[in-house]
Amino acid sequence: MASAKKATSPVTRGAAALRTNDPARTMAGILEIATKEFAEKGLSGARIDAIAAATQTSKRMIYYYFGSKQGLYVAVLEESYRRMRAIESEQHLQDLAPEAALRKLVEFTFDHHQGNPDYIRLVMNENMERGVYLAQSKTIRELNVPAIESIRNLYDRGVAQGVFRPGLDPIDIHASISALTFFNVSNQHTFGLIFKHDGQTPAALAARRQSVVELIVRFVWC
Amino acid sequence: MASAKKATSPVTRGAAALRTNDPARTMAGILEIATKEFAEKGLSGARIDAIAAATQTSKRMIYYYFGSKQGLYVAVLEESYRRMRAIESEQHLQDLAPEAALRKLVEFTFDHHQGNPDYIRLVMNENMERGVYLAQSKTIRELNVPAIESIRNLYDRGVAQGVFRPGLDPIDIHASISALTFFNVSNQHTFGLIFKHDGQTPAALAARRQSVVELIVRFVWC
DNA sequence: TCGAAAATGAACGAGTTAGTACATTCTCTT
DNA sequence: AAGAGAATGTACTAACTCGTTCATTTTCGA
Repeated sequence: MASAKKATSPVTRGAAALRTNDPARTMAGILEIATKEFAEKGLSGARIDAIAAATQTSKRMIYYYFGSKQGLYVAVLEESYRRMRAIESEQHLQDLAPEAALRKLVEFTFDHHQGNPDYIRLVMNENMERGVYLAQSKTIRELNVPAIESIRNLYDRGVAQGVFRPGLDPIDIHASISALTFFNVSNQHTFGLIFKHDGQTPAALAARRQSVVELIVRFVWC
Repeated sequence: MASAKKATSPVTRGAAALRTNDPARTMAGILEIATKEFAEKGLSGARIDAIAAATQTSKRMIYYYFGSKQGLYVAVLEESYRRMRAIESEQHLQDLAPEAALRKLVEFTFDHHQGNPDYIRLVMNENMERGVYLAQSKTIRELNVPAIESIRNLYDRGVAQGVFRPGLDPIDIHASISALTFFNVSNQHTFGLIFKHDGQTPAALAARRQSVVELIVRFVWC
């Protein structure tokens, strides 16, 4: 049956263009679509067939590269965390005074969570799964989030300068920042419904952001 | 085939005992098992067959009383929220000084969330579903959580006494309390994994609880 | 007591879903 | 240019899962 053979013009390696076989591109495409699907429906709600249909490639390729639904899910998780870590470390808080640095960190975290609902939903889902898939990831151990070091640095400076009270734990502070910023995205639906209050309007968001910053700053003040 | 007819001794209505047909008991049993299943697996992960198997009754009854998987899920949600509301309103904060009342409210919320992971997981899942099922519930509109009124009451008293700063929004304060106490349960797995820090030990919980109370109290202080 | 309506039991079916078997094409090294 | 291995396409299946159909039993008012 192999009669008509298409002769694809060979191109240079760097800028992949017309080749049919392009593993990197195929994998990246799958991951992008899969991220959306898993963020939208969760692990059990997501459908491999739906992902395959939305991709330029086929279901066969998903299993070829990722082995199983869970394997794909873990890859999506890893990629999401990796991306977040990359962005987190791009801040320059050491140039600011302690309180200004803390405010900037909280505002950044608030805005970042607000702007990445897919990431939030993946984390929500992974907590529904009790973290067993995140635990499976090898690359997750290297990922001892740099945010903690940022906090430790600015907090220690604040204590040294006498503007922050001593004895606090950077991880505890980070937990508070995460909780306040995460919840605002993760629980927006039930919260808004019960209190008949749309917290996602620009005005409401600005007010909430202000409150969260105040919460944290007042907590560390002397 | 109707040959052997069992004659069940008729009993009084009040204390249902030996009757085979017992709708209330059947429904309650289904709801109890379903709550566990939905909290454990979420809406899409839950299996009607699994619920039926764990119940004393059959799948047929689930559809007889609740119509569909979604119908059962909504009933579970409603029952969970109802129970929570009932417990919430059992506090007596008006007898305490404003700050003491606020501390007690936060501690109570922290402990309550900590002690009811199933409720937390149901809410997490419902947020993954973007709140569409909670919105379907008729009884949910009556449920404008009493916690808000408690906060408004103690906050107004605090402002009047000059110990709390004015201009704050009770719903905003409630959001902060919820965020801090909810997150500690909902995100315990991913958080613990990334920071290699088991936040669920008694010591860690006590410290975290203390921090959350301080966060809120310092926020409202003058 | 008797009949209608409520409650329950057993088995099944249609559609879905993760994963695979088999065959083919492409790429790159030598 | 030629072969080996990587990459891809097609079609299929076994198991699962929600929901239903049909038949039976129980309850309770008249």
